Amino acid sequence: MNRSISDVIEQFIMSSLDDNDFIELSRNDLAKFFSCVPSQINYVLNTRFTINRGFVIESQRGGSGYIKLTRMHDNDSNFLKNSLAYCSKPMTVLEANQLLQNMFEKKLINERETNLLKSIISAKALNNPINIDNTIRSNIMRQVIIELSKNVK
Amino acid sequence: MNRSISDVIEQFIMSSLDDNDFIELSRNDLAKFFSCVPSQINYVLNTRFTINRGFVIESQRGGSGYIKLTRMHDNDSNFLKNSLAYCSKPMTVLEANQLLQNMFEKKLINERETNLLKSIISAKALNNPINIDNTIRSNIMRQVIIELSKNVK
DNA sequence: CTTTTTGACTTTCTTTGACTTTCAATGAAA
DNA sequence: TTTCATTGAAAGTCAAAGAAAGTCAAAAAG
Repeated sequence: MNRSISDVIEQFIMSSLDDNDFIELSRNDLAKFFSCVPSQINYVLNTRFTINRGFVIESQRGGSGYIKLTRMHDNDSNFLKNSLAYCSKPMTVLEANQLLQNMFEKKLINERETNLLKSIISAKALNNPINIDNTIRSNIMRQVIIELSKNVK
Repeated sequence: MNRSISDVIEQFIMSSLDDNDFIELSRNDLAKFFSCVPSQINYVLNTRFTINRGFVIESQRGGSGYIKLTRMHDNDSNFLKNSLAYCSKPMTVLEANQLLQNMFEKKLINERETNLLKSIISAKALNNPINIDNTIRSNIMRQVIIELSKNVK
């Protein structure tokens, strides 16, 4: 049931994602195609293709800019979605380490990556003049999850 | 992905550097070849082949002028040592990105890791309520380098 | 009241071109 | 033969124009 133009655009984008794990959109072309203002595309993207629904958006402005939309796959998408929620509050080193360990066991990251990330989110690393606090830590973890989501297939 | 003419030119130059440690370009010829204005070559050089990414540009004007582009490489531990020093002050997103790009080109990190780390140190990531400031950023980068150093002899 | 639509304004990146600087080669003058 | 000014062929600079995408809030619709 397509009530609004936003719904129609959502449908269109959704079906473009049927065949591919990601697509590249031109905001202006899309807007022209649907006879709407460009910012309507942002609206659709922001309200329908959210990270919580398993989508990741990347874009570039300027000449030959683009919007790249990636869909996460289900198993991992769920896990990542939950992890993302888990990262919505400040996290201790311990919590973050456990989450990373979890990711490792689910083979979302390999050993080297696990070490790298643990090292990053560890507060008390050698000689570091400034600690990473729990808020920043969950911030970083969220970022990691979002990035990993792009690769999940 | 080659979206703009700048990207195409970057690609072209990059692959010319695959076999050689340096190349000599003719700005005008290149521009003619890609049907663009000569200063576009400068643009590509200035935005993509920066010192931070490990390139050195020398040139000569006038009759029989040229542009010589050299890719630096010192050994990995040296590079990491210098990078560590480079990370002693607060870093902008741009600086950190360039350093990561450099690490990638030196094969110290792979593409996936590069993206992961870029994503972590990027301030403006989607929905992030809190920015990572330049001090934290250099802190993180230092940590990354320290971790990588463990794998390098 | 909530969701959608619209548009003015902003930011970012790329492309273009007019103008400037530098250098090697040339050739005339000493 | 040496010197030096001229000239044309590069490359450099910088700012304006162009081409996207992003933001935000007001207006409209439901």
